[in-house]
Amino acid sequence: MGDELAAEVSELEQQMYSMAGYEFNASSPAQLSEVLFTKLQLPTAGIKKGKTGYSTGQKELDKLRGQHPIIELIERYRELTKLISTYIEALPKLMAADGRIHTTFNQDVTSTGRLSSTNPNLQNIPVRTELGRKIRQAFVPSDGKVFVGADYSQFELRLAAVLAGDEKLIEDFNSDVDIHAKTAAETYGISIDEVNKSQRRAAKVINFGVLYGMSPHGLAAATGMSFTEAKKFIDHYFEVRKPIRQYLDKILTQAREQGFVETYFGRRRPTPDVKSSNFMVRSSAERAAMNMPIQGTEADLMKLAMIRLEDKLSGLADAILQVHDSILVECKPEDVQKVSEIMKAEMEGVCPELPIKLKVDVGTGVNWGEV
DNA sequence: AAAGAAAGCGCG
DNA sequence: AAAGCGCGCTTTCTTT
Repeated sequence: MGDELAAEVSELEQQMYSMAGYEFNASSPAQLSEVLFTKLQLPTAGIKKGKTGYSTGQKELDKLRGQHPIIELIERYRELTKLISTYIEALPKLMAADGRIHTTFNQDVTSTGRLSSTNPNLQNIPVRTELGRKIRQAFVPSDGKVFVGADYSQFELRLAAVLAGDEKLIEDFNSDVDIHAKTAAETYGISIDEVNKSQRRAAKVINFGVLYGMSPHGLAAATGMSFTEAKKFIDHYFEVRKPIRQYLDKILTQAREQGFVETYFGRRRPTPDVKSSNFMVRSSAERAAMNMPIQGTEADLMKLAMIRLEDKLSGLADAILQVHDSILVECKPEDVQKVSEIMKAEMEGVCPELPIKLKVDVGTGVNWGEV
């Protein structure tokens, strides 16, 4: 893969150089910015400026697509070089004496209670693009074993529904409806089968973003709506999901009055900056405070599930990875059914007192991409 | 030469 | 003026 992709990178470089009229380092944001906005004179209206100049990040390239053919080349170049340097070249070097790659899970790094993974980070192995999934396919179990992966479906949103006590939202989850479509339908005031793709996409962005204080500006940037449309959409959303609004307000009050927020199980994160006189610092602290109970409760539940599984799967399967809402193990092919059932049962039943049904999807494969 | 900032982007 | 949260790694470029 590395050789094939390197060849394509070379071709892309040559094409970019000829469009620019000179050779430059396309991996240098400074040089690339010079090419786009000075040499090629692309419009800078609406392009974000950083400390050093105009940004060339993906969000800005989106705004320039169609303006010049070089944009698509840059995007492809970025995708390829990212995958080559971070994964294809790096991972084989980290193979240990036993022929495998071992990450280190840190338990005291994150502010929400999640694990983090370093050296290498195995919690950010590609999966979202076709090419990315090919890298994931390179991860295989030991000889004769297969992978079984189990992940919580809509984990974050389900916990938000619980913590906010949003009965309607809980009911939707318990009856297995397409939650993004349902949110779109209610927000636009239409029926669920009238929801089109772009409406569903907007609702999905909102479902994840607005929970943590995404602004009309942010929603507009993420969806292509106008600022006014985005503002209206958010207002409607909180009309429909009143308990969510009240819950977020309650968390902010708690952060200000008690100086901390906490998970469902009572694990705390201090929130001193919600009293900052600096708007940016304060706003950022408020968003973090709104997020922590949800993300932190997810983390707590995952750890509980991992502890239970360690026992239940003992002698039957070996733990491989945890990626925030998913667990990957390996086992003998003949044990797949049993292992799958145990994982699903333990994870879904990790905390029966929760007033919501947790849903876990289980998959199997001879490589990680297949799971 | 080493350390650090900035930009960018992979994942949940 | 700036406007989802949580991470870690690579490259470039500057500072020490």
